[in-house]
Amino acid sequence: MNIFEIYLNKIKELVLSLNKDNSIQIPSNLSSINVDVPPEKFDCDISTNVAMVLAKINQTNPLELAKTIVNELKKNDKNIEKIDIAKPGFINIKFKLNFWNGFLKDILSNHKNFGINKNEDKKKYLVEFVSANPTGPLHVGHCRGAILGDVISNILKFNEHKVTKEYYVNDHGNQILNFTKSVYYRILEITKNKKFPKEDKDLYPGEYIIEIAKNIINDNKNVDFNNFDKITKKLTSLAVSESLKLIKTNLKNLGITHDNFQSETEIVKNKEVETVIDILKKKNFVYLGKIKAPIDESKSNWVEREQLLFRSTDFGDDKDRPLQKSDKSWTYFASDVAYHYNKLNRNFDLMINILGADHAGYIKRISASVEAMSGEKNKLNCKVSQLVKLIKDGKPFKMSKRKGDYITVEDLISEVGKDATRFIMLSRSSDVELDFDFAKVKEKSKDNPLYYVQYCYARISSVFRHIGKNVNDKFDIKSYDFNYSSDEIKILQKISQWPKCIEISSKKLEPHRVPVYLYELASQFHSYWNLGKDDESKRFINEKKNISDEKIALLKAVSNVIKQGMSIVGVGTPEKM
RNA sequence: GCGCUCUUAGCUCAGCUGGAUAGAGCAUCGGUUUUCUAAACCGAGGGUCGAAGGUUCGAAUCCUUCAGAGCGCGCCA
Repeated sequence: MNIFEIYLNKIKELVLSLNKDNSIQIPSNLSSINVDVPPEKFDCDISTNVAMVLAKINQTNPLELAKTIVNELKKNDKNIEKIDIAKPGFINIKFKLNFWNGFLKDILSNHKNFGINKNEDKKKYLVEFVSANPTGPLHVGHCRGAILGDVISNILKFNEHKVTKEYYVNDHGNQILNFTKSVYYRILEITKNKKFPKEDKDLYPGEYIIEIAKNIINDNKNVDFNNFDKITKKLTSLAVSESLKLIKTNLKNLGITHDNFQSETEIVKNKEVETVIDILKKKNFVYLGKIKAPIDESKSNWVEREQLLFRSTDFGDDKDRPLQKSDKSWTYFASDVAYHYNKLNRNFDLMINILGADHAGYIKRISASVEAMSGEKNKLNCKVSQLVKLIKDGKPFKMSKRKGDYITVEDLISEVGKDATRFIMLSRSSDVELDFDFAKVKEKSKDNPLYYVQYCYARISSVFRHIGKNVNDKFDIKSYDFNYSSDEIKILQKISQWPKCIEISSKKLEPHRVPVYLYELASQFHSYWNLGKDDESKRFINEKKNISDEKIALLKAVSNVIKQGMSIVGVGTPEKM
């Protein structure tokens, strides 16, 4: 039950009928009318800007127009206790107690559906995220995007969209070749006692390569690993699959599972790159040409050469992008275009890519390619997750692959835990850099938003424990005729905003709104809880060790939303802390 | 040089696709525990929303210019 949506529709209908009577003029588009959460200082539950939006076209003062609308609204709405017109022209509505009782009854009897935006068009989504090179375990840098993609998927699923979560495996190209070589040298090190060529900067020096090498040796006792050229293919596939094992374990420990792993090699092998380039050629989006060097001193050795280019400038990119390297092999971009063609052929309504900040410059060209292939502008939506600034011992921590001092997902999970990692990584808009302070994330106090929200749930659980029940038990509430105080109504107001939070998070693909909302709800609950210290009527369990239906309903409503929200975030709700 | 993102309280950030006197947390200062979990609560101080223009009844939010920070700009993916 989304009360904002209900009243928005009500007001739009009203405006349309007033227009039919020729009482007022309306614009062709009513989309700027909204029903919103009023600032706290006003004694009301919802507010609308309708009078201000319509004032101009009616050549009247918003306050005058508001009077007309208010009179009409009052006529046939039994829920309204009070309706005010506030200065520039807002209409503020306060509901009767009866309305809130009805609201509670509705959301408790349907608690699984509360928050879901049933009216949103149901779509088929593909969310591609993580897609880290399969050259080793995930590190902290991958975490934020991984969690972002996972929770965006959760929100979309919650809103009843179909979601496929996909990982694009870049198991093709030079980095993979270097990775395979590294594994090869480690194998020789183990079997032939040959020294690993540390001086070769292209190789991966990490310790985990040794583990991968050991596993490969153990599982392939009959294979002769002595000639690299002969076994490159075989070894690549073994090494990549070992890598993926590590990555999948990392993801699992973060609470993430993908539905599909799409291999780049498969796409190249199936000649999908050639196919897609042919298609683009026919549409005249591909040509042989030269691109200008970037103006940058470090690129002074630039050699201009003719290569196969994609006309991404037709779609607003700053330069056309190369599809082929000088050795005629495909660029990463070329196979990625093929991959997106592959995605398009699977008929998703919308494709979402989660990229790291360092790949933001890539968005224009890949979006361009999708537009060129599909003819649709908004088929692909790329979300960028900004950098995470790690802070250890109060100081910024810089990771360096060369030195090998980088923090893996495994380190992170074992030090701060999955839940804290997820909640904190998600608590800021993905557009801004995030400070991740190990000490703070580990802290078990109100300074840690995760525990603050979980504590709210634990407090509610403890009330139920005291009456010999469990927070998840079903309660049969006979009649919803409660006399809630204004403090309690405040909590109900916040709860009524939950579907709106989901709606916006889903529309804008901004999952950080969920933890922010949960924090606010928890905060209101904690305030209310503490009122019980001074005022016994505000306590859940009375002096006779009983609890009223009134309080049960309120507690159930709060705990349901917290639980739902936390499961979207992908963290637990312990009943005891 | 060009492109993308960011700039809100001392610090870290929210601010609902233009609305009301811009909100939290941390830090600082002061208070709350014989009572359902103090991992909590209450109160106080703290602001030229980077700067300047523009659009609008109305701008932190949209547009332009400028400044600062980060990321990126063919044979890495």
